Amino acid sequence: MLVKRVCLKDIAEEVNVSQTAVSKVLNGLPIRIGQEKREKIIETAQRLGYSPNMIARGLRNQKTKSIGIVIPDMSTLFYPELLRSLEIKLSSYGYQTLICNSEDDPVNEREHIETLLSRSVDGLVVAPAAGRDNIDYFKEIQESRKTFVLIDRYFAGEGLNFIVTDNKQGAGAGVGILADQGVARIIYLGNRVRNQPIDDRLTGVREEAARRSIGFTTEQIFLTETDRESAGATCRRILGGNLKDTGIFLESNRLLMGLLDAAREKGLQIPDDFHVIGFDPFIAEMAYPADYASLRVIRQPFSLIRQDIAGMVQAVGEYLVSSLNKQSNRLLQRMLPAEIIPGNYGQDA
Amino acid sequence: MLVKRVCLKDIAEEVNVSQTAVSKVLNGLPIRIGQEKREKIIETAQRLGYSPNMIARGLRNQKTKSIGIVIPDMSTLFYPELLRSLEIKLSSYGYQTLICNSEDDPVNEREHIETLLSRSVDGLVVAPAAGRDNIDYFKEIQESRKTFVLIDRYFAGEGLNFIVTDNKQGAGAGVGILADQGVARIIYLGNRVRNQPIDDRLTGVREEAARRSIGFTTEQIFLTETDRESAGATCRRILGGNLKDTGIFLESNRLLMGLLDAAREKGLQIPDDFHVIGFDPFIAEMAYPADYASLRVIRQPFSLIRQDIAGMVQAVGEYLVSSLNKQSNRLLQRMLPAEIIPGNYGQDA
DNA sequence: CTGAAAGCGCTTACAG
DNA sequence: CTGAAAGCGCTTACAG
Repeated sequence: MLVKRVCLKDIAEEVNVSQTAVSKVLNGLPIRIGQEKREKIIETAQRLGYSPNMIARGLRNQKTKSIGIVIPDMSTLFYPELLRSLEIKLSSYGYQTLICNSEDDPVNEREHIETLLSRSVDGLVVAPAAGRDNIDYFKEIQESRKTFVLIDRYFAGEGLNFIVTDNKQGAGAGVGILADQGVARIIYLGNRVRNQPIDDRLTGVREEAARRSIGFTTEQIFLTETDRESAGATCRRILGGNLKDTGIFLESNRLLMGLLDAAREKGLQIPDDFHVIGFDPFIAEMAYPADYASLRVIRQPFSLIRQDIAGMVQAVGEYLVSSLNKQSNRLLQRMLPAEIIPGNYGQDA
Repeated sequence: MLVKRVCLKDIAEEVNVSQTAVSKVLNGLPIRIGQEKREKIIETAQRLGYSPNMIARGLRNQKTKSIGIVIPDMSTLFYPELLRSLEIKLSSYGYQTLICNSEDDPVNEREHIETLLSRSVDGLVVAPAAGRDNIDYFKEIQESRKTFVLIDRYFAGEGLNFIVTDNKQGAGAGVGILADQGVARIIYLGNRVRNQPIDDRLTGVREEAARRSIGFTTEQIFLTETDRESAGATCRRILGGNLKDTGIFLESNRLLMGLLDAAREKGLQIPDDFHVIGFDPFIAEMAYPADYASLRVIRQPFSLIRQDIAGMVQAVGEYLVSSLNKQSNRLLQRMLPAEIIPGNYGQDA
C-alpha cells in the first residue's frame, strides 16, 4: 500500500493538543505548554516518523529552501566539479539543489528557468548559454528581487550579478609565462562562438603582448569550432606556417586534443617545436588509441592557467546565504584571480 | 519590488469567470464554455505571463513531477555523464531532477533521501553508497510503492529494483582478451571497500580463468584503497614479483594511475612487461607533470571494458515513465552487457 | 452542465 | 497566553 506520510494533524490527535501547538513545539517557536505535553509531542513525532512536508511548507511560506542551477554542459569535468562543490555547500545550509542542463542553448535555458521559477526556487545560479538572447530576461529576474547570480560566464555592463574568473588577468599571466620561455610571437587559438569571458582572455593576451612588445596581430588569431576534428584542421594550418619562437595560446582546454593531433601528424613536439599555454587543466579520456599517440607530442608538460572553482563556489555560497536571509540586494560583480599551474620545462619529464 | 506571480484567481477576475473555468481551460479539460470566453482566458493568461505554481499543484495532486537522484561521487566522469543523460531524459518527460551527492557515505545518503521524500519527489534513482546499511531502508521505500530504482550498484537477493551493468559477463570477456594476448596468469587489483558489482567482477574473472585454465589463486588478488598513493604502493609490491605472461586486471579505472606510477618507477612498460585490462575508460587530468610521465608507461593502448551508460539511462527512463504512469510495480532487475573497447596491440601506437 | 467550496499540509495573524 | 481559522495556489468532487 502507498503509505501515507504522517502529518501535524495526526500527531495533534494522538497527543490531544492543537495542531498549532505541535507546529510550534516541533519548530522550537515560543509557546507556553506543559513540559509533559511538549515531550509527548516530540516523542510522538519521532515514533510516527514525522518529517515536515516541504511542499506544503513551501506553499505556505513562499520559500522552498531550494536553489536552481543551470549549467550549459556536463561533458567536461569543469561544471560537474562546480556542481559538486555547490551542492555540498548548499546542502550544508539546508538548501536543495535543482539542476538543469541547457546544453548551451538559450531556448533550453529559458525554459528550464521558467520551470525552476514555477517551482518557486529561492534563488538561481546560472552559467549562461552562448549568446546574449536572455540578457533582458535575466535582468527581469534580478530586478524582481529574486536571488540571482551568474557564474563562470557573465555579461559586461549589464548590471547583472556575477562571480567569474578574472580571465583578462589570467590570460595576461599566461603571456608572461610564454615570454619567460623566450616566445617572441603568439598565436591565439580560440572558439568561433564568442562570449564575454573568452573575449576577456583575448583582450588579456593582446594587452599583455603589447606591453611586452611581443608580436600579436589579427592574422595570429585563429577561431575554430571546438570539436576535435575542426580544431585539428585549424591547427594543421597554424602548424604549417613558421613556428620559430612561437607560443600557442589555447583559449580553452577543449582545443588541445586537436592541436596535439595536428602536431603528431606533422611530427612536431612540445616544447621542441613550439610552446603552449592555455586555460584549465585538460582531461584526456583514455579510451581510444589515438589519444595516447597524440599525448606523446607533449614531450615536457607546459604550464596551465587554472580557474579557481573552489573560490567561485565559496563566493556564490556566501552570496546566496546573505541574499536569501537579508533583503540586501546590492549588485555583486566579482572576478577571482586565476592561478598558474607550472609545467616542468627544463626538468626531465 | 518582489513581483507577485499571477495566479488563476487573477485571470478569473480579469475575465470574469470562475477559477474552475480558468483551470479547466488552461489544462485542456472538458468544459462547456463559449468560444469567446475560452479564447479570452487563454489570451489573458498569456498576456499576464501566467505559469502554474508547481508547488501548489504538487501539494494538491500529491505529485510533483520531480525525481530525486542520489549519486556517490562527482569526481570521475562516470556519474556526471550518467546524470547528464538522465537529466535530459527526465526533462524531456517534464520531470525536474533533484540531485544529491552522498559522497559515498550511507549516513549522508539517508539524510538526502529523507529530504527528497519530504519534498515529495515522485521517484528515486539511487546509486547507493558503500556498505549495506541502507538496504532495509531502501526496501521500506520500495514497498511503500514509491517509484524506486537502484542504478549502477545493486544488492543481490534483496528484491530491490536495479539497473546495472552485467559486471560478471564484462569481466569474463576481459579475461578472454587477456587470454588472446597469451596471458597465463592473472593478477587482480581491486578496491578494499567491497560492493556487489565489484564482487561480480571478481567472480567473473575467477570463473572465466577457471574455464580457460588460467592460473588464478587467492594470492593473486590484491585489494587496496583507491587513492593514487595507496594504489601505487600496492602495485609496487605486485610489480616486484614475477610478471612473466601476466595480465593485470583492474577492477576500476581509479586504480590505473597508481599502477602506472609504480610501473614507471620500476621501468616497466605495457605491453612489453605485462598486460592490462580493466573497467571503463579512465580519464587523466593533465594538470601535473607526473601524469604525463606515468602515461608514457603505456607503450601501446590496452583494451577496456566499458559500461553502457546510455543503455542504463535509457532503461531507467523507460522504467520511471511506466512506473510513474501506471500502478505497475513489478520487480525490475536488469543487467546490461558491457562492451569491449579494443586497444591496438600489434599496430604502431 | 457549472461554479462554489473543500482540501492538500503547513504557518501565523488574530479573535477570544 | 492559546487555539481555531485563514490562506498559500492549485484541482476536482459535489451540490445546485
